[in-house]
This record gives sequence, structure tokens and C-alpha cells, in this order.
Amino acid sequence: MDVELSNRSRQILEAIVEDYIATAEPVGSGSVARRHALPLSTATIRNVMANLEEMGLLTSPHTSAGRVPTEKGYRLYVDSLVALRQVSRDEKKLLIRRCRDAGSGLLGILRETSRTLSSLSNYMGLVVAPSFTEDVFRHIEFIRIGTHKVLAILVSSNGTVQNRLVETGTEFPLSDLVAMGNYLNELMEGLTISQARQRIQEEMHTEKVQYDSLMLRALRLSEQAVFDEGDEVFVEGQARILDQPEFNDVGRMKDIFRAFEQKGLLLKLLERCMSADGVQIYIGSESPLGQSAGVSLITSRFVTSSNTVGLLGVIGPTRMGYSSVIPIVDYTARLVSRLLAEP
Amino acid sequence: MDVELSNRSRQILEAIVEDYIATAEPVGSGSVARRHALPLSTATIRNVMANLEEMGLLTSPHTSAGRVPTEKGYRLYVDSLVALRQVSRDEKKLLIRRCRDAGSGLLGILRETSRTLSSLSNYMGLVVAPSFTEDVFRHIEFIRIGTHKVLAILVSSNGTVQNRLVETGTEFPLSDLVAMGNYLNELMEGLTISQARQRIQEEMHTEKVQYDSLMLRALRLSEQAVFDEGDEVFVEGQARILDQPEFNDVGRMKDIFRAFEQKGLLLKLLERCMSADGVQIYIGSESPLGQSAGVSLITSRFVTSSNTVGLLGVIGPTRMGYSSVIPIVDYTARLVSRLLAEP
DNA sequence: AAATAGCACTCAACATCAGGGAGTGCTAGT
DNA sequence: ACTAGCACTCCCTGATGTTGAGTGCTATTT
Repeated sequence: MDVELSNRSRQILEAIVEDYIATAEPVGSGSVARRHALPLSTATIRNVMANLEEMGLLTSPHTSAGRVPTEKGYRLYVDSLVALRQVSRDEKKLLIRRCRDAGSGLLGILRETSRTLSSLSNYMGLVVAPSFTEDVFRHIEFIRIGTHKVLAILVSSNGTVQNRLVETGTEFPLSDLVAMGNYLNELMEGLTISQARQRIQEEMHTEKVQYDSLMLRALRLSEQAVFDEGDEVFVEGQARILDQPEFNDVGRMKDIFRAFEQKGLLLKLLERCMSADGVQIYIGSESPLGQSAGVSLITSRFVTSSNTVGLLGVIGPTRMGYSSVIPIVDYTARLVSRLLAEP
Repeated sequence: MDVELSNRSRQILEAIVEDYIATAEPVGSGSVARRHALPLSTATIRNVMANLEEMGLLTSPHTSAGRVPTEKGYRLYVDSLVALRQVSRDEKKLLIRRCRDAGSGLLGILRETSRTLSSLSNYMGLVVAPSFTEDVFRHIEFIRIGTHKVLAILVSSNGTVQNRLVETGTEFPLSDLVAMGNYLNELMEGLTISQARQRIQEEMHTEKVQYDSLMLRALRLSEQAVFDEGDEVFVEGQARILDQPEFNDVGRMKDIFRAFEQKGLLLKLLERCMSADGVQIYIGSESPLGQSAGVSLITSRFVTSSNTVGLLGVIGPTRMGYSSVIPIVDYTARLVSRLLAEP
């Protein structure tokens, strides 16, 4: 099946993929000859195209139309044909500036990154924040809000804050809250949030605690504070894909928008993108997002100062500008990692 | 201009508006006679329709089509014809359950409210969180993250938390952070966040502070912490409006999605909805959101325990199910106010 | 005078059809 | 091994005709 391709066939495949990416229209032998100045007649090109079709790299929507790359065609193109563009100085500048200006905390930076990815690529930008529960515990604090309400604030070492309003049956004097904070801060020092969660469970069953109501209440409160909130996902620039001609048909768009509405689902799907290092490319049905939609996904991981790992990338139609988007995603992931690693 | 309408004319206008809302198609004299069992011939109805058109309450898209309500027509319908539906027991239950389950804090509840509004109405749900800066200061706290980074956490009396990572030139010993916290908590007690901001400015220029570097540094830090973040807006259920036939045309949708992408802009537009009490209805070009798009907006205010005020509502096409959406918005606003007021 | 029946007219929507053009596959010739 | 030529396919466009829902007007009924 995987017969070696002649050099010429590869050239022609590349030409077709690129033309199709540029125009969104089936490309015929004529166009290839014209636009790419190959020293070949259309008839020859047609022969080659027939071959490529037989190999499953191209299809034609109907007899007398040009050819369109198949997923397999895109795959080959991405794997061994595409000439990656450099990320331009302007793009780099924009990216850096926007990240810096975002300022406020990890999540702010990530949201802005998602926006910028979208505007640089002209597709949708995607960022999955590093899992809070894998981050290292830093501090817990209780603040009284009402007579029977306590706000638990949980800070992780990369500066992410999770807060939770807890109804308490009884009233807590201020001194108790402070004591509880001290006890818990000591208890969880150096653990990840998920380890801390476990430790709380264990600790609750020790004898020492059973006889100390303050500790017990402290653990009860903190148990709620470390409750898993689910991770944060930013998808920005949805409007931009309306510009893509393939989504002129309303039905397909609905699918996509629906998919993005429950981010919980999305997150699950994206999990497997997190497993590997470097830029990952998922074309059409390879992508974890629905086979129906004809979308591709380009992602890369990034790491924070506390070594938790997040995901960022771009979502667009299979007919995506791979040559420019791949480097952008790659560069952005590196940049974000670097920014977050700063002391 | 505002000639009294005969009872019959009103009936017919109501019929037309409701039919059009139900079918999204121009409604002709025949349909009115059929569906509403009026004891009138089509010819008579046609005469009345011609009148209504002259008054600017209806238009026809072309000569031989039925009639469609104008904005003025909708207005009249909403103001004096519509028979408001009751909010059903099931709807109430759903709303209450979802709000309670949302749990975690004000913003969590509001986001869920927005979702629920969308699923009850089948249009887009909208919630503008009460302005943080008008809420009463409760607590400020500093936590060391890196050697040169301090996380400032600011809590308001309705339990909303704002946190901000601040780069500090010098290193802060823990004891200083505590002292600074105490000083600031005392300074800002009982003020709203925006008053607190002002107080900080004033305090910085007093002599007392000029000679106490700890206080000065504390004020500098807190100045950044109370920096305005802009308010939070939740728009949920965007995919749902894709079901509306009027948005089958892709161009119009783009406008809408674009509009919602920068929520900052949106917020400004919504400000004037906050001024009045009770349910506000903005039809088509009356709505602060773009004249182009043919959308209507139904909003109502809600209040929190600390008397700050937010906005919630529904956005849909002008051809919206007013009779059911208006009560839903009204009920939801009351419900949310009640839930948030709980001790 | 108000309501109705009847009628001619309009216009979008749909189907049908022909011509043009881009593209193909095949075959024969270079 | 490549190319030129040719017949063929099939989408697209625009023209044309038909249908049907709906209208406005007028004469007629109540």
C-alpha cells in the first residue's frame, strides 16, 4: 500500500494541497500546471493525479471536477511535504505583548493566549489550563462571610486561586478559623492538591483527630475546599471560523458550536492530546473532536513554573493553513512555557 | 398618528404576531381566518390588514406575500396585547434546582442561571454579574508565591474573590505581609471597593504614611489589588439561536457572534438596561445591541445580599416568544434575588 | 355602511431545459 | 515516457414556464 512516491508525484500532491488550502475549490490539472509552472502537460499531471487518487490521497467530488485532498493526503502533506513558514517578527511581538499585558495571573494570560492564537491563525484558539489538582498546595485560608458562611481560599504554587463558599452549621469564632488555617497549612505543605485531598481523608480517621473537634471541623471544611472544580478551557475566536467557506452551510456549524458549549466534554476529548510532547496534529477524523465535522486540531503542551502541564492549540477546518499554523502553535507553546517559568 | 385601534383590529394584529412568532413565515389573510376561527371572511381581514400596514404595524416583504409585524407592531403587541403565560411548575423547579446545584459562589450561580435561562427560553441567556467595585470590602490578604511575587486576595461581602499576582521589587518577609494585611483591613473596613480605592489614594499622601515605609508598600500593593478588572458577563446558549430560521443566513450570524466576542463592549451597551426596575423589553433597533441584527432583548435586574445590582435576561430574534420569555425573565430575576439574599 | 364574494393580478418558488466550461479518461502519436 | 487530441461528463448559469398563495379592487349582499 505505502508505495514510494516519485518525486514528481510528491510535487504535484503538494501543489494540489496548497492550492486547495488557498482556494477551497477542487483543483484541476490545468490549475496545477498554471500556478506552479511545472514543465509538464496537463495530461501528464492528470495521469499522476489518477495515481494519487488510486492511492487514496485525493478524491474528486464528481467526475468532471478537480481533485481534493483526502485526510490521508493531508497527512502525507503534513508529515513530509509541508514547508513550514517561519513565525514572523511581528507575530512574535504581538504574541509577547499580548501575553504580558494580560497581566493578572495564570488564567488571565492563558485566556489572552487563546485569543491571540485565534487572531494569528484566523481559526479558533484553544487553551486548556494546567490541572489545578496536580499543582502544589501553597496556602489555605478561611474568611468569615456571614454568620454561617465561611469562604475557603485555596492557593496553589503557580498562583492559581480556588475559592469556595461553605455553609457551616455552627458559628466559627475568628480565632478558630486562624487555628484551623495553621493546622491545615502545616498538614498539606508540599503536597499536590490531589495528594492533599487524600491526606485529608486519611487524617480524618486518625485517633488524634477524632478527639479534637477543632481539627475535625477544619478537615471537614478543607474537604470541601479541595473539591475538584474541573479544569478550565478557553476557546476563543469562534466567530472567525464563520469566515471559512466550508462552514457556509449552517448545519455543520451547529455541530461545532454545540460541541464547544459543554466544555466538560471537550476536556475529556482533549486529554489524550496531553500525553505526547511537541506539536501534535490531528486531521479530520483523527481529531478527538467528532468525526462529523471535518476539523483539524493542532496542539502542543506547555509547562508552568510548578511543572504542571497545559495544552494549547488551534482548531480549524481540515483545509487549514498548516504551514503557518504549526509553527505558530509551536512557538506559542514555547513562549508560554518560558513566560510562566520566569522566577 | 396613534389612532385608537378597534377591538377587531387588535385581535387580528395579535393573531398575526403570534402566528408569525410560531411559524416565522409571513402570514396571510387565509391563515388568520383558519387558525383563529374569527367569524370574518378573508376579504375583511385583508382590509384590516391594509389598515394596520398603513399605521406602520405590519409590512409585507413583497406584494403577494402575507404580512410580517414591524418593530412598532411588536411593541404594541408586547405593550397591550400579549397574554403572558405562567411559568410552569416544572420550569420553576428546574430553575431552582440548577441554581442550588451550581453551588460554588456567586459567579457559579450566575453562570448556571445564564445556562438555565437559555434552555428554558431556547434563546441565549445573559447575566451581568453585579459590579464588584460597588460591593463592600470584606478582607484583603497577601500570600507569598515566589521570592518576588505576592498574591493579593481581595474578598467582598457577597463572597466574590478577586486575586492578583503582583511583582514586588524587593523581598517581603512574612511578618510584613501580615502586618500590611492588618493595617489595610482596618483602613478599608466598611467601604465599598471603589471607595476603598479612593481611600488608598488619599492615604498615600498623608504624612504619617510618607515616613512609614511598611505602610507605603502596603498601599502600593493594595493599589494593584483593587485595580478594576471589569465586570463579568455570561452569555450562554449561543448554539441555540442557530436553530432560529432567521439566522439560516450566515451573514447575520456573524454579526451577532462578533458582537458577543468582546464582552467589554457588550457590557457598555447593557449599562442602560440597569437603570430601570422590573422587566425591560427592547425590540429590534431599540435594543442596545446593534441595529443590524434584528434581535430583541428582555432583561431584569436582580440584587445581592449586599445590595449590589446585576442584570439578567434573554436575547433572541425580534420574532421571540414574548409571552413565555417575559415571565421567565421576571421569575428568574426574583428567584435569583431571593436566593442571593438568603442569610 | 359594513361585510363579503368574486376576480384579475403579482410575485416568489420550483421545476425544466439548453448552452458553456472546466475537467476527466482514453488513445494514438511523438 | 510524455503529449496532443478528442469525446464525454457533469456542474453551473440563466432563461422560461408553471404553480399557488396572497393581494387589491369592485360589485354585491346584508
